[in-house]
Amino acid sequence: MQILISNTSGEPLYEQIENQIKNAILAGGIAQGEQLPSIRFLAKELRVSIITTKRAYENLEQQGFIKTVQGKGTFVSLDNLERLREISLSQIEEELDKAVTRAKSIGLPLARLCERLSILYGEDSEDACD
Amino acid sequence: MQILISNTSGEPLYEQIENQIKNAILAGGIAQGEQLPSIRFLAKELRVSIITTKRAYENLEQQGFIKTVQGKGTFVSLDNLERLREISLSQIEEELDKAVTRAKSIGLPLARLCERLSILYGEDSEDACD
DNA sequence: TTATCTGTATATATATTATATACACACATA
DNA sequence: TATGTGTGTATATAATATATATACAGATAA
Repeated sequence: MQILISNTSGEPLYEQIENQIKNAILAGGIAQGEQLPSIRFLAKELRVSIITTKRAYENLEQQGFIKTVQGKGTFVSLDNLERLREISLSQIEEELDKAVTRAKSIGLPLARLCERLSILYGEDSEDACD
Repeated sequence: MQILISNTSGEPLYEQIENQIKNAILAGGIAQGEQLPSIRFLAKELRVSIITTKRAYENLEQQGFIKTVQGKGTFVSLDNLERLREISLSQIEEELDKAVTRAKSIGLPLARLCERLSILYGEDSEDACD
């Protein structure tokens, strides 16, 4: 699993870590029961404090993505995959809504917005909105 | 101009104010040269500190949306409307990108994403992505 | 002048983000 | 059993971001 963090993004470090791991899990990149890198290892790799990686893991645990066992490690736990999908869906909705509000404010038509969306989604599906 | 702020949104108060005014200006709701509500008036109306409204206005001035004159007030200043549009466009791009990343992680196809986008944009244009 | 608009500056409180460091549990293996 | 080394945990602290109260200063009209 590869995680990239930016100190200039405005998004807190723990949140960047949290989101990338969440996405990796939901995308199936890490399977049920599989062990995640230890907070220490990850902290060293990302040149970040242990507390920061711990916070990311804590949040992921609260949301039901992982389970941590003291002395052993942290493990993927997809007890309720459908609920986790719902969480992602509502976050997607929020992000789209922000974009829509801004688009309307500058008079950007829906067609143009869909165009950008398609391009971002990937070259192989550019015409899915036409 | 109507501004709505939420204390639970996570987005800072000054940023909420900033974005809503920015959108109103770009949408043409406030014209070039027109006076904005004073930081005092706005602060009272929103039940927020003067410093908070001032900060929103400061940021808007830095971005070239308004000009403030001590003792007189703050005024819409659209010196470079095209540049301001560019700023909005790149922010839209960022927001769409976040949504796309998340959508891909849960295997949500582009068509579904466009569907949500259309609904959010408004009932009257639901089929613009089909 | 003075009343009353306007924005400005200073000092301060609170919450969020990030850190260092010392602690405790699990487990292999000498 | 002892101990080395891997795990996560807890406490105290620093740095930054957010929001505030209050005193100050310019503009303008009565």
